[in-house]
Parts: sequence; structure tokens; C-alpha cells
Amino acid sequence: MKKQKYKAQQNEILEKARELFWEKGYQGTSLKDIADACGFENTNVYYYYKNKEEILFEALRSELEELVKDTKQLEDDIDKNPVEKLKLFIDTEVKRHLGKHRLQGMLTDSELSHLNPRHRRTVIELRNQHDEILSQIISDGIAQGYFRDLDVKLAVYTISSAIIRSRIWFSPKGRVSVQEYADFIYQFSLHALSAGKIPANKTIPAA
Amino acid sequence: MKKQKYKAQQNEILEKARELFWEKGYQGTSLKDIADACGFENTNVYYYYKNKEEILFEALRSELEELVKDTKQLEDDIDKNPVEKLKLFIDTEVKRHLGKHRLQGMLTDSELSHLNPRHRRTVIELRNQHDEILSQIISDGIAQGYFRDLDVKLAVYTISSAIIRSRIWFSPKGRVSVQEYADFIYQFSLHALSAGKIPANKTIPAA
Amino acid sequence: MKKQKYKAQQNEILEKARELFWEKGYQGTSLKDIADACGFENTNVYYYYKNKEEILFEALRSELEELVKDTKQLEDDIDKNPVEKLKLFIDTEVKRHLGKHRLQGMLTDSELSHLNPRHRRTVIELRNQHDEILSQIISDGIAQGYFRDLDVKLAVYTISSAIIRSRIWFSPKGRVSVQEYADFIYQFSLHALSAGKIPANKTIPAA
Amino acid sequence: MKKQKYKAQQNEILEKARELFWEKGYQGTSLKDIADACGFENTNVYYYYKNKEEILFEALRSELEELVKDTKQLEDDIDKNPVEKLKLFIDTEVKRHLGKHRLQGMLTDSELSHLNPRHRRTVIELRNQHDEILSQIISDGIAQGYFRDLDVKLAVYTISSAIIRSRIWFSPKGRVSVQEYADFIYQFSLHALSAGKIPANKTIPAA
DNA sequence: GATGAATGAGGCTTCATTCAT
DNA sequence: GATGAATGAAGCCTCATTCAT
Repeated sequence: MKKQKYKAQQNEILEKARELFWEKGYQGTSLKDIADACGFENTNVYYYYKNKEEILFEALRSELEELVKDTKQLEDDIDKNPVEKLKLFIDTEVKRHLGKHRLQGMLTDSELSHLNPRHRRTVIELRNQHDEILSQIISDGIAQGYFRDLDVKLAVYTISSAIIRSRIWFSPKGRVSVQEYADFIYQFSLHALSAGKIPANKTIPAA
Repeated sequence: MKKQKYKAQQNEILEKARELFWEKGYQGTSLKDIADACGFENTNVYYYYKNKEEILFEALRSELEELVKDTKQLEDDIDKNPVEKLKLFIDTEVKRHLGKHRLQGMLTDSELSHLNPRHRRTVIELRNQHDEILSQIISDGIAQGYFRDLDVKLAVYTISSAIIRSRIWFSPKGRVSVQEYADFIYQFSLHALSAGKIPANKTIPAA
Repeated sequence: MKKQKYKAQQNEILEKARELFWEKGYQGTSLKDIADACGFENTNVYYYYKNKEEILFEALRSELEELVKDTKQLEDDIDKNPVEKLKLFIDTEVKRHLGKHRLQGMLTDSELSHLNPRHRRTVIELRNQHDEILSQIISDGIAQGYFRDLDVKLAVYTISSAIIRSRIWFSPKGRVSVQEYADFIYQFSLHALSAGKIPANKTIPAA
Repeated sequence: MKKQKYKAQQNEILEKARELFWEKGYQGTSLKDIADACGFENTNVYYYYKNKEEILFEALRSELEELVKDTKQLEDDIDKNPVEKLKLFIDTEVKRHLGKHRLQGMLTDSELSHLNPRHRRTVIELRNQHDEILSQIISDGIAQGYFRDLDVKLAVYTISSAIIRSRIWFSPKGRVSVQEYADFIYQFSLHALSAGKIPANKTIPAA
């Protein structure tokens, strides 16, 4: 039971750290910022984490794991066609990134350099797993004639970029809702990928 | 011309700073890093720039100005249709970002917060100018029936995101050349935007 | 009481800082000087004070408050005539400035410019309060015929100047004791102020 | 003739330095401040002075020499009695300090520590000479029965303090003119010094 | 479980000064 | 006579981290 409280504290630190890391970057966030957000002192953080780098690592790892978990199930779902899967994938991702319980992290780019080599490998491995899911969807889509024959890797990057960078300009109070944005990305990607013309059959979900 | 040497040094500092800012971020780059890259001491940088923030500002400003200058001419070009303009726009941008004389910056996102208010306004103004060019192309394309009726602003963000983030994974020595990547983005965007089916007339440039 | 130790450290820093500020001026005193005098490292000072300016402010504020507190009681004392009050005022001030627990500061002049506006206002307000006490004594003395009719403000400045600048040349081991000096200033001022001749009645304290 | 221009430049530097030293203190004034005030570059100052300390020394020395020169003549003037001399001395000093061609310096107190030992000795020697003049006037006054028997040294310090510190609060545009202030100090000092009552004979100059 | 107290590394910046031109 | 270019010392300050309690 003691351990539960310990874990809970760890999680609170992690959550606050994620918010701050996203807002101000890893270097722009001090341990004091994190501790302040949690309502205790600076030094208490060290009771829960070895150092700042470990917090970053846990933040990245846990977020990526959630992302992978959420989308992994699509891989083995044989009841859905690639277009449906694309829609679900994008929906899930966008909501993860922009929705109420928005992921705070995915700072995987520039912040990766602050990880020690072992941690860096772990995170990259997770990111690859994640990319692989979308990759598989697109490959299947091409094989089954839904999508045109294009460079799958580039397509994955392009779609991911749109989703990740949306955080920069998206405002929850803005003109566009999360669902609308998810639909937009879906439609945009679908048109971009689709073979010649978009088959107008009912297996293709409308936005 | 004594001043030329001064300007040259300023430019060298700017260039090195851009590389470092991109690699390690603004906060992750120390003045010592910049000075080391230039081969002189720390403090000599202050002979050329007032402070670190000014270096960031100049880095962002000059790059955005180049970008705007490069694409601005498309705005008034009445000999080209929106599809052609889209291709040229993407080509120019991708090459600027990934090509030999690659821009080092465009850190416009998280680093914007390190600018003082006046500088921030200037940079945002430039970025808006830049976005406006692509925005106009797409609007015209819709009006003229080339593109389907979609949210122009979101489309601009999406395409820009793909281009900007390409820096993260693109490697000059990789499988894909700059031109190939530019073509990919063009095709991807064209399919994403195009009205129902892509009109097969000769005014549409192939990749 | 954990807080007591904290306050004690703050006070030690303040005291050392005051000595150093007086000796070498605000700008001439580095944080390292202060820390060295306290026997710890540079950075530990920031555990107790926000920055150097705050130390200066506290030094000035606390000294002026002591001074005001010491002399404020004279204002409402109806059992003493202005001449007696003048003697007490000068006695108190001189001892504060030169005595065993000598004030280290009163650098109120040139150092005022290093305070931020809010702090500056506070210190000036205190200084005015202080001047007002002597001012009132002299005004009363004139009204009651003890002193000749002169410019009260100039008289306050003149007497204060003599007291404050005494620090520059006064040496505790010198020819003149603190009490002797206080007496001198009193006699000097009394002669300077007194109406025509010094009334030889017993209410006038000898030096 | 060449030398004249050199001297002229030296003097301009000195004058500007004095103004700045007085305004912001020795440490608060940078060589760039001085050079800016003179309209040339930083480094050019070294053509005229060995270093910053030498500028301070020259500033102090030249001012004190002027002061001494102005008042020295009083010493041997046998046509004036001590009271007249006191008036002239105070008049000269106050005008020097506050008048149109106001001395900029007399920073002799805290700034003395920035001088090297040799320079410090020179300045102190000059200051003593200066004090000696006033000292002699007062001594004579006592001997001749004009003044009461008091501690001459303390009297000199007290009067000097009033004059020097007047710079802190005196404003050329204020309520009190320079002449009025000089008169005030004279009257104040005269009353303070005078023997018993002020002899109402015509040898005593009115303010 | 958490705080108090202190430290050392490092960052940005200013500035007196030097040397070449 | 004056500027250009560069440096090294030093200053203020932040911050991750440690250790004792």
C-alpha cells in the first residue's frame, strides 16, 4: 500500500513535468518548476527520481507506450479495411495530442539528445514501433488497392508531422474542434493516399 | 571597406549559431558553443551582437525573409495556375529546408518565446506573410476548380508541417534525394487537395 | 524554530554586506566578497536573498527604520523643550552612526540609484520621515523663541550632513570619543541655531 | 603646438570623466561612457591616459588643486579678519561645488580606494592642504577672540561636510540659489563658531 | 517523506585593456 | 590620432544535485 502512494507521487511529478517540458522545453524547465507545480520542494523530487534526465525518459517512454498501446490493436484487427484503420489511427492520435487528456510530450525530436544512450535507444525503439503501425496500414492499403503506390515511409512521416505539429497552432478554444481537425487530417490524408479516385463505397467512413 | 569584414563576421556567427540552434535548441546552445564554432572567445561575440537573443532574432528574421522573397513572386505570377504554383512553392521550400544551402533555422516554434516582444512581432509578421502566400495559392485553386473546397488554413498548416518537420528525419545521404522528397510532398499535397479527381490536362506538372 | 536560523543567517549576511557596502560601495562589493565574509559560497547567498539589490534595500531599509524608531519618540514628548530634543536627537544619531553597534549603511546617497523604483520610493519615504523629526524640532524651537528664524530645511541638511559624513573621518581609536563628538555637534548646532544669544537657563543641557 | 591639442583632448576627457564619476561613481562609469561622451572610441582614451585609474587621479588632483589655489590666497591676506576670511572661504567653496562651473568631483571619500598608493598619498596631501586653510582661519579667529574655543579639526570637518554634501540635494532650479545657500552656510557656521555673541561691528560681513 | 542548507558547474554579460593597423 | 578586433578577468545569477536531518 505504501508503494501505491509512492507510484502516485511519481505519476504526479511525471504529469507536471510533461506539461512543463512541452510548454518550455526540457532545458527551459527547472526542477524547481516541476516541484512548484507539485506543491513541494525542489529536493523532494530526488526521492522519486534519480535525476532530471530520468524524468524526461519516463515522460517520453510512458507517452509513447500509451500511443503504441492505443493503436497496436489496429494491427491485428482483421475486420477493418486499411481506410477504416487509417481513420481510427488518425482519430486516436489527434485526440491523444490535442484532446482533453492531451499528451504533453512527444518532444522526441530535439529533446532526445538529453537522454543517455540507453534511454535514447529505448525511446527510438518505441517510436519505430509506433511508426510501424501506420506504416503497416498504408502498406496494406496499397496492397489491397485502396491506396496508390507511394513511398510508405515518407507518407508516414508526412502524416505524423501534421499531427505532431498541430500542437503548435491548435487552440482548444479556437475555430476548429479536435474532432473537426481529426476529420480534416483524415480527409487530407485519404485524398493524398487514395488510388486515383476515392472509391465511393460504404466501407469508407465519412469524416 | 572595413564594414564588409564586420558583416562577414556577423554572418559567420549567424550561420554557426543557426546550425547549433537547430541541433541543440536555443537554450541548449551556449554562447561559448557559438564562439568555439567560430574559433574565437566567448566575449568577442558581443562585439558583433548585442546579446544572444539578438542572434536568435537575426537567425529567424533573415531566414524567413529569404523564404518569403523566394516565394513572393508566385503571388503576382498570372501565367501560372494554382497547381503549377503549388509545385513551385513546395519545390522552393523543400530545397530551402533540405538542400545544399539549407536553412539552419526555422525554429520558429518553441524558440519564439525567447524573443523579446518587438522581435517576436516581427518574426510572426514574417511567418504570416509566408503562410499567406501558400494560402492564396490554395484559395485560388479552390476558386478555379482545381482543388476541392476545404479549410485553407488547416491545409496550409498541414503542408507546412510536413515540410518543416522533414528536417528531423531527412538525411542528405539517405535513400531519398531532396528532389524526390519535394516531388513526394507535391504529389501528396496535390492528391490531398485536388477536386474529386485530378484533372488530366497538360497544365498540371508531373512530379 | 527552523525559521530562526534562517533569519539569523539573513542577518549575518546583511551585517557583513553593510560593512562592505560602506567600505567599498555597492558596486565595489561583489557577492563573492559578501559570501567570503560569511564563510560560505557565493551561491548560497541566493538562498537567503533574491539578488544583490535586495540586500542593499534591506540594508538601507532596516537601518533607516532603526533610526526613525529611535528618534520618533521625541516627536510626541511634551516634557522636553526643543533644545533638549536637539541634544537627544544628535546624541542618538551620532551614536547610531559611530557607536559600538554602528550602523553600517546610510549609503542613501549615491547608492539609491541601484534600487529598483519601488524600493527607492520606500527608502526615500523613510528618509523623509527621519528628516521630518529633526525638522519639527527646529521649527518648534523657532516658534518658541529658542532658535533664530532660519531656513529649516537647510538647517536639517546641514546638521545631517555633519553627522553622516562623520563616518568618513571618525576613528573609534582616535583622539575624540563618540560622546565627545556628539557633544561637539550639539554645541555647534546649538550655537548655529540659537536666537541671538544662548539663553542661559537651566533647561538647556550642557554638552 | 601639437602638444596643445593633446592637452586639450586630455582635458576634455577629464571633464567628461568628472561629470560621469560624480553622477555614477568611479565603478559605475565605464571607459565607454567616457569615450561616448567625448565622441570617440573606447580605445582612444588610452592614447591620452595610461588607464582608468589615472583618469580618476587626475580628476581628483586637478580639482583639489583648483580648490586649494582659490582659497590659498586667504592664508596670507593680512587685510582681512578671520570672519571675513570665513565668509570668503565658504563663498568660494560653495560656488565651486554648486555654481555654474561646478566641480564635478570631490569624490575623495569612497573613490580614494581605487587609487594606487602613490596617487592616494598625493590626493590626501592636497586634501590636507585644503583643510589646513580653513583650519588656520578658525584658529586665528579663536586666537583673536572672534570665535569661541572649540575643536578646530571637528569644526573644519563639520563645515566641509555641509558644503560637500550639499551637492546631493542641491538643485540649480530649486527654491534656493547658490548665493543664498552660501550665505546660509556662512551664517550657520558663523553662529556656530562665534564667541558668546556675534559682535555687531562692521567688520563682520552680512550675508 | 520531505525540507534545510550548501555547493559547483556553468551561463550570460560587462569591461578594462592590448595590439595591430 | 584614432579605430578594429579580440581577450581575460570578473560579476551576477540559475540550477541540478548532495547530504544531513
